[in-house]
Amino acid sequence: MLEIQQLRTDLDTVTRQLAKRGYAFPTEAFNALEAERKTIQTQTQELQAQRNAASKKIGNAKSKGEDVSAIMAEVAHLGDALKQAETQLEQIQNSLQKILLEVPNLPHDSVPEGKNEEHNQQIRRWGEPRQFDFAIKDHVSIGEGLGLLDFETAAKLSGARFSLMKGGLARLHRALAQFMLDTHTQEHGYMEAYVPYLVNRESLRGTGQLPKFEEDLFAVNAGGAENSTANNSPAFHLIPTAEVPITNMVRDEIVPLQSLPLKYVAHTPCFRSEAGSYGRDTRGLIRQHQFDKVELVHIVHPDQSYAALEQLVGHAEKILQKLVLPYRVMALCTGDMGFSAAKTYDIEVWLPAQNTYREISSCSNCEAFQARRMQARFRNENGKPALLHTLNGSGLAVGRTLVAVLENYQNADGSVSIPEVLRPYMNSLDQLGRTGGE
RNA sequence: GGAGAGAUGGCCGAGUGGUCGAAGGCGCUCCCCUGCUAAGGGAGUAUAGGCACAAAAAGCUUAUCGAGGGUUCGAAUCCCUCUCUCUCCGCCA
Repeated sequence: MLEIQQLRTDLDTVTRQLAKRGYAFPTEAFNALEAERKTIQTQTQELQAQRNAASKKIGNAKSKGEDVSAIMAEVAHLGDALKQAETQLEQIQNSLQKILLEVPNLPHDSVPEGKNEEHNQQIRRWGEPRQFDFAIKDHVSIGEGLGLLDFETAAKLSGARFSLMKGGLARLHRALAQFMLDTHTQEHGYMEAYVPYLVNRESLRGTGQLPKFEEDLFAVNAGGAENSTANNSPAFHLIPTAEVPITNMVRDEIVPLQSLPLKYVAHTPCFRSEAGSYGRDTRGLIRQHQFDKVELVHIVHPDQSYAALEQLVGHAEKILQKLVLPYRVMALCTGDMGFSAAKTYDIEVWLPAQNTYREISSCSNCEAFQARRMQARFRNENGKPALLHTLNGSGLAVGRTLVAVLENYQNADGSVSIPEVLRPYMNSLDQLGRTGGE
């Protein structure tokens, strides 16, 4: 959410910034509502002030035992006018709020301007794609060839965009998550968190998924209940990312200055409806309704958030370096960034079978955008509450990392070597072969 | 699932219809005093808005005592609904 004061005082800059992302701010509607708001609010508050003053007089007079009927008569007519004004004001405020909640964050000045992913900027590259001297397979063929990856059964159990892993592959998946968690907690100073996978609407509004992106989420009700709440909304939503529960830990909190920065890491499944992505990445593990991710979140002092973003990306990159997987870091352009982000780096890992780099992590500084929605604050140097900055990034998407390992570490005989750093998590196994690795 | 108790500022806690944005304490900030330390004295100390202003300060004003609704000229206080916490019983991975 943007600051409403900024919209009132500097709407031109805001609309120009938003236009860079391809977002057309509804200027006329906003200005009209604002003008109305101003009138009605002043009027409402005047009426309230009158009522309060009269009520005070009545109280005073009564305590002295004086007659109050004269003052009572004075106030009698206020009731209806006041109620009407209050109702009207509330409607206007709601409309304004609705507009505000759907406006994306302003891009940071350093963000390259552009329409779509073609205008993203490469920041750096690490590692060299391996040269294969045999015909390579994609991760689906590799996994199915080993008898450890089974989309057909997954489809029977649940449907499209679900997967079933078995044996050494399931273990490799688990090993990746463990390895990531251990690296971040032991080497990068993160506090590990175990968080709810079902969250309420307030949390989703806090991080920006609601109200605009409801169709991307899965909703759940308690057993047997069609709708668990009176206003027709589901009891819970499944988290689309651990960013939601972790970041919302500080919702409605005032964090002491000395406890900043907060750095959390959590390994969770993520659930996404993938509405609007029909036909994209239908093959394999790349785009699933359910996937695991190790998520990194920083809650920081506003002065520190851009330094924190660089750190965060570095922490995610470290995982790929340890796994010796080639990647590149991209600065997303204005048109390709997510709703809440002021600046985003994507990390893209090399996938030999696709002969290209594919997103495996997205690291964003949301500045105060989420904090303002959440009322997440800290007590600043002057002892005053001020909004925090929030950042999040994948460190990394586990399923996609598994894809990268399978494809980059495949051997001519269909087996897959286990990256060095994962072997301690694999009972010292050094490759997945036809035996299933167990 | 059943029965009961509760939710007040950074924290503890008083407050059952009027001068309560809220006593008192703790904490914190500033000042004074004492040779140091300890103790003591004084002052201050919620948040988000609106108006006005070039802007800041000051000012005027509104809202907020778990959330939402209601009663009333007036609600922390009375009524209703919900959420959460705690205790006891039952069930349960």
